Amino acid sequence: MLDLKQIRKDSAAVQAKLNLRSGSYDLQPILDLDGQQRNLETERSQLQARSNEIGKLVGQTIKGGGDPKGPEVAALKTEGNEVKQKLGELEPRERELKVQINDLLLRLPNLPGDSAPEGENEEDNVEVSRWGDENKPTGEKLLPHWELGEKLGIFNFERSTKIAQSRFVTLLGAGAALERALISFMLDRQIAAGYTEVIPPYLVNSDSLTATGQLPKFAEDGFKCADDDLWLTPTAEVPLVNLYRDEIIDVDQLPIAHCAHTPCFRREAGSYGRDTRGLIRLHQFNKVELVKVVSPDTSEEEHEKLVRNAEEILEALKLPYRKVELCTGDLGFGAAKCYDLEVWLPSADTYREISSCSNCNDFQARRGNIRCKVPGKKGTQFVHTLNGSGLAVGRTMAAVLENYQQANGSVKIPEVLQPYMGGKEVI
RNA sequence: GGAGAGAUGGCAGAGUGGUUGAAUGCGCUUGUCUCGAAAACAAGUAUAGGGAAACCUAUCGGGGGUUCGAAUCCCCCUCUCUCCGCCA
Repeated sequence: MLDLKQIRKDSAAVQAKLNLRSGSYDLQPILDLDGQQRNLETERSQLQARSNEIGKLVGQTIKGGGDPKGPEVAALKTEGNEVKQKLGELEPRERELKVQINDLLLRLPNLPGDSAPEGENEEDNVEVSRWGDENKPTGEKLLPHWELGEKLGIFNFERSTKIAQSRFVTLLGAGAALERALISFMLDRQIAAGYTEVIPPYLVNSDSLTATGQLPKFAEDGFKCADDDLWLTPTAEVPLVNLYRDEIIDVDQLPIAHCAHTPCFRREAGSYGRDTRGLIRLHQFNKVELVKVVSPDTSEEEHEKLVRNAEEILEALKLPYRKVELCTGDLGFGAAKCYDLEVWLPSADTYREISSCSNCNDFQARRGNIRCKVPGKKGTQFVHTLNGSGLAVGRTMAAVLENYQQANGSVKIPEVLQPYMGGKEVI
């Protein structure tokens, strides 16, 4: 959420920043409602002050031996009733305005950071670095991972539709083992890098989704439980950030770094026909997520470190990848700055996103009221939150299958994973 | 699912209609004392909104109501705990 004070004070600059994003956003309705609300608030609080005064006067009069039924008290009560009636008109109007303003604010995306490259869409993203070109497999007929997987019998899409529907997968045998190996490997690496592992609830409530930014704007992307205010989590970012919602954290507790494996559930509304085959776009997928809660003045360097932690997984797996910085038009809703890591998929002859590492600065902290306190300093300030995939497990599996395939149709298991698969070297 | 109890400041814990934003203790900050520390003593110590400021307003789990006036009374909701039932 953006700071209403900043919008009020510097609306032109805020508007200009918003205009760099895709989609159009107009601050004027917020400014109008805000002006109305503040006028009402001034009026209301003056009446309230008089009402409080009357209450005290009545109390004093009676305590001082005055007649509770006397004319003096009666006059005050009459005035009190008049004030109350006026308040009864103003209060609901002001409350309604506040709700409207808040709803509009919740639908505004974060401002792109100053360093984010300007651009309209993913084509304007800037490649920052590239790694592992020499590992790219060469050969005549490189198969896509879904063909490799079906041939090896390690996963099955068709039967999954019986259990659920399309865009679900069932992993079998070595496929299940490989998925589990990847999860354990990724977690072990991140734990070694200093992240504390978390196993959070996989169902999250709407307050949590509002704090991280999925609600109210992206409700159609989530799976909601019909009888409860609970949703299947779309990413572990939601429970991990919300661990600290409505809390004031001592600054010496920061930075907080968590990693978690969770399944993630997404409706993928609006993506019909895209990536319909394979492990790339499913309604349920595993992900190891990295989340940091940091002090505002360290968020940039912590962000760089977090991206490195994700990159190290790809490098350990010897998977070719590149790192791109998202342009302002491609930036996610809550992000001020974002790096995507894209892994090489030889069958498609292209790089595909496998990790997205965002610095949300105080955007989520404001929505979730997550603050820190610097000892000796008055007041509190909002923390910064960072998140990144470390990595998307299904897509990693796809990349491993495609990049480690051999001419005879088998797939080598990356060296670092072999200990996690009982020493097995080939599928 | 059934029955009961509870939710107050960073923490513990008073407070059942009237100058209570809230006693007291702990914690924290500052000062006195001390070579220094501890102890003792004194003062201070919530958050948010509005206002140039003085200051005003809101907040005792959330929402609504009664009243001139609500932490306190009434209604609804949420959450926590205990017992019973069911259950991995």
